[in-house]
Amino acid sequence: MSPRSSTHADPELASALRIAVMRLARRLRAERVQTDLTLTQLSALACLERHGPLTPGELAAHEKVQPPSMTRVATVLAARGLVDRVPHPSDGRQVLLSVTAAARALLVEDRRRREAWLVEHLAALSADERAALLAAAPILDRLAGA
Amino acid sequence: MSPRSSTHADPELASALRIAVMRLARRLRAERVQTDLTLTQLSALACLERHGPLTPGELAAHEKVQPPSMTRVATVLAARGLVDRVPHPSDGRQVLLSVTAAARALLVEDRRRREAWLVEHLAALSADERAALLAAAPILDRLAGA
DNA sequence: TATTGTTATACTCTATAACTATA
DNA sequence: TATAGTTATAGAGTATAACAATA
Repeated sequence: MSPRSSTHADPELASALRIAVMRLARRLRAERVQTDLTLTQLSALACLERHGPLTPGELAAHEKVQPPSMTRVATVLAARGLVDRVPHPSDGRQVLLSVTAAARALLVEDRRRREAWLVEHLAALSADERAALLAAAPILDRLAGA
Repeated sequence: MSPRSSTHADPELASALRIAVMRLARRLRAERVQTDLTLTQLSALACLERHGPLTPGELAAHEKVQPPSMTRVATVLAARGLVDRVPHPSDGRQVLLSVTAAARALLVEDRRRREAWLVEHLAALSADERAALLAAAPILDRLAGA
């Protein structure tokens, strides 16, 4: 590589990286667990698990949907025993949503399936290639958090 | 790293990589061009551009939707001057859909915006970090194509 | 008769507006 | 009066079933 390639390569790196990341994400998304939950519902569950109990309003804000939409999602999830709704301890207007044990199991299974595909295909790479991905992963994650 | 890490690390690498790729993809997706086209419509256009002229049935199969759904998408895109519908040369039942120049310009702009964000944030990385991503990109792409 | 595409119709998801209950 | 949540209603998007045209 030429010395100036580090500045020079940025647009090309961006292009190559964007395409590769989007393609791989699409492939991984396709491996979702076979359940009749929608992506919206799965995403809401994952958000609740990640952040702990939230009010419907907070969850709607996290998931970038309007409160009435989240009401509907929460109703479905509650009916299937995947979320609990408990009254807020100090404010009678509010409700707290939290994931049930069944939901945790479902999320674990969802992740396991997606990773199973990836583990299988990582095994086909060389040790050097895996090392390259291992080095890249935290940088990708940092980019995503920016 | 220990000598056995290359086998040992696979589940952990898979987990770290999956999370990073999905997060970054979500972030990149959020940078979509401000147009009132839906993701379905944009995706159909991109598919047509990538593969060249296709019949509605072929396009529906590529995009994993049913033919009537694609009819609807194609109708909207045709009304906006983003796709052309021409009769199939040899089979009168079929139609060929293709992107117009306006659609190509729109897709170029869409990609440019997504890359703009990435270029900006890549510039904040060190040269070593960019080199690590440059090495990883083709491997990620190969994984996605598997 | 089989196939391609479209039209008819229904269901899901999400949104805005109106309503209820609590602060 | 302001706020949290829900209910009422409407607009996309996609699906299945039925139809029209061509092979």
